[in-house]
Amino acid sequence: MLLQSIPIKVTLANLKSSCASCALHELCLPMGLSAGDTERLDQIINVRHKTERGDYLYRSGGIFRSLFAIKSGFFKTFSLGDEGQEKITGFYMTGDILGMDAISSDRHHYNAVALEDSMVCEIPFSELEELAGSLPTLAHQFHKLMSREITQDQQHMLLLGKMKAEQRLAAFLLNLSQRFALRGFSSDHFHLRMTREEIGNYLGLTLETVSRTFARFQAEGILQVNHRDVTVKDSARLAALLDHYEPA
Amino acid sequence: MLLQSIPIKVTLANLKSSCASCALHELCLPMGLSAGDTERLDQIINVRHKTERGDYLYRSGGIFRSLFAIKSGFFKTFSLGDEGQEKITGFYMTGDILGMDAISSDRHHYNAVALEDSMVCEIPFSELEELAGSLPTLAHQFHKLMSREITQDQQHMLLLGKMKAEQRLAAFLLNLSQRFALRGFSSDHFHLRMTREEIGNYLGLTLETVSRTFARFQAEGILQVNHRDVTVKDSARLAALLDHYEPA
DNA sequence: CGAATGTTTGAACCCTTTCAAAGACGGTGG
DNA sequence: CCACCGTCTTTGAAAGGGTTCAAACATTCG
Repeated sequence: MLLQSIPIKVTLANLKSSCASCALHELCLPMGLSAGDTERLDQIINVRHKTERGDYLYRSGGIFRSLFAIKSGFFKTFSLGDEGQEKITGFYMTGDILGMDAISSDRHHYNAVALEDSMVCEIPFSELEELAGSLPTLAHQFHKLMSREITQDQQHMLLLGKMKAEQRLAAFLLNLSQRFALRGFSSDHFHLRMTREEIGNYLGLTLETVSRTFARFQAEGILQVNHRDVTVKDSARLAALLDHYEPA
Repeated sequence: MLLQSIPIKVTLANLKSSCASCALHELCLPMGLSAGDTERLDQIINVRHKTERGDYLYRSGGIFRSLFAIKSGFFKTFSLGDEGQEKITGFYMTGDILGMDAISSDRHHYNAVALEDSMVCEIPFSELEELAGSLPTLAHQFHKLMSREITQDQQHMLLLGKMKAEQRLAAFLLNLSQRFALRGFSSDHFHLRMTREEIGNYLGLTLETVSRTFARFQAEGILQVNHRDVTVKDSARLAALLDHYEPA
């Protein structure tokens, strides 16, 4: 497991707008920073946005100035082909950082849109780099977050390049489950924020195949599916579908 | 076998393998650094390895200490399933940096093996971070390189998730072609360092499909294929296969 | 030269896609 | 509050692109 933190429950009490009091402390950029250093980070995060479902955080081709940390909510990132076809590159939730692909060229290569009402912290990148220059712990944590994005993208390549539909959906659900658990939510009962089409798009399948695979999992007693509410009834069997894809 | 670290002092005698005189200056980590700063970077890159075809640079699960910059040669990175099935995550050539996925957990998640005799510069990561703390240009260039890896991985997801066999091979060949061109080699005639099986593995296809698609491209006059020597005879038509996948 | 590795080509099969139509849900406005 | 409409989902049947299995051929290297 990449993060070794104890699951954190997000409550109203700690939704105050500073890194120091943020529940995501241990998932996000401030991880490992002292109180004083967290305060310094706080000072460059001068904007905290409320975004509504459907709002764009950034668009492909737009100038890159800031990274965005998700304080609460759910996003998808995607590219658009020249005829409007969407290709989803990732789903991001509480504590995740968006926009790291844009550093290389000062422009965003993808779009990011909220799938539900969300709160995000805008982190001006040049100021982050400057601060990281004097806070080695911050620099290291930032490198770890970028590195984790690389690892996750490469794992997704494995999924797209080698797995059958059942395994793709199983891997997707287990991944979501683990990420929810890490954030203090139930790992075996959760609500999907995306449509079947978006799931299929992300997994390299059609929406029909996703729908049929959900139906099969339900028939086999692995899942209980009610529209977008999923209950994992037999996580062992779900995980067993991924045998042979575990790292050796 | 693991390569052993033997510090080498930078002297006039081996100046030819210093960053300052390296042809990859503009592709690699030193990009944008002053002569003096490049010298400082040079001093932490105390090992330059000669690796032979088949040598491992690192293995999945191994402790992460260093990044590796390819001075010359060609590598593949891959994961191994629990029954030995390989999944190739990338091909890397001159000027590319290997090992960035390992920063997040201090362990390598993938394997890296040379597909031809190569030369690599080993960059102790903790020293790189330390130096980057006092050289903002170096830090920024490093961030750009990590970011580029993310962008490229996500583009590969698009390929694996949406494209047909012909488009995958076309995208693969065009990508190789552009990378060779950037390094001063011919963009329309080059030698493949990998087998059909490795290409297929990387593209999410079987070796048979790769072979058949090469044959079709040749029959259509798009390519001239001789074993592993490829000549692009109609790059416009090759690129046209990727219409609709251009960023909007 | 012989064995191992890599490549080509053919034919049958299968998983997923594509096309189609009906059903369920949720939001909006009357 | 309910009817309506757009969006999303389910399910069926047919078609297709790629895989799988198989065999022959080429190439490389000890």
